Amino acid sequence: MYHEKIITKNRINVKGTLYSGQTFLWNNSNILGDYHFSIINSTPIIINQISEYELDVYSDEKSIGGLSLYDFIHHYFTLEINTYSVFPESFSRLYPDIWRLLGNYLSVRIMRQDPFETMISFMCAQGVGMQLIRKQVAMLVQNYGEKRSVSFLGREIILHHFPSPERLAGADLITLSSCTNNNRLRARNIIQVSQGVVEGRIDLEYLCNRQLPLSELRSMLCLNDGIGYKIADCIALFGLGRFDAFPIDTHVKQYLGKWFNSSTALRSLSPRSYLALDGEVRTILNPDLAGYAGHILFHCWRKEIKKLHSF
DNA sequence: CCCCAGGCTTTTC
DNA sequence: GAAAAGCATGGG
Repeated sequence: MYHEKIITKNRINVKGTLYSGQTFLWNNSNILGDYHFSIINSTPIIINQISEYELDVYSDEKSIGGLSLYDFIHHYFTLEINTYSVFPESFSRLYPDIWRLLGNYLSVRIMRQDPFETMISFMCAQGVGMQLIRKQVAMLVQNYGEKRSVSFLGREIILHHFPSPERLAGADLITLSSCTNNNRLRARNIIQVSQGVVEGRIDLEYLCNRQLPLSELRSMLCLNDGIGYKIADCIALFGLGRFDAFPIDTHVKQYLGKWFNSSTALRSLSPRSYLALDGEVRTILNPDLAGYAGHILFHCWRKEIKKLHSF
């Protein structure tokens, strides 16, 4: 198996990243000792973090998506981004207490994940806890994803591709519901969206267009049942590389109120207050990287303040 | 039986 | 238009 050592000048916390509730792990990736197995861009990849600045990466393929394995991983984990510079220069001066807390979380990264996988995964994330989200995605993957075995260190590891749009588009509603917490409405929405992708009504490649204004991108995603502002922003941030997208959920709403003294955050979250908060955030954070910064704040809030240890 | 969990949709004012 | 209520499910 092909091996590449990735060295980065910026701190990286792959374990934190993998455990941080992203679809990389939701996608039923296996862990064997320190080795993380997953399928990225249809390619089985094994990652082992050996220091704050070093990753060991294994793959059968020397190149992925037209990039060398090294460049692909570098891009996938956004290693070109110095997470210190994600926050405005004035941030440490204006919010010294938060900045101190953030120290351990500046190595958490957003990954450039597959748009379809991100879309379906986050559609499973409304009104349920992290554990249930993971369970749903894992079941989708196991029941509808193509099986793939990898041999590594003398063992056979069974992985699954994320289900294709075609497979989910043709799924039976009741059967699929068993993967969506028995929520038939959610199952229906997932089937509809998958059909949209298959039929080209939802053009993920077009949505990747960087020129598309965020508001327009969000509107287009929200045309689909089961996708509102929050899920749309998650798809943009995690699946379309739009680091300006700032998803606001219950946790984000909480820290905006407590840490940044936003009175809007004390109101109940409605489409109206969502957009108001979105505007406020862009005066606090760098608008172009608001979502990236928000993701770091999110994990810091959950672990340091809420003391949540569930991923 | 209560509340909450990385919200969305429909009804009502 | 915008706020309020309804929705749907499992777990603590």
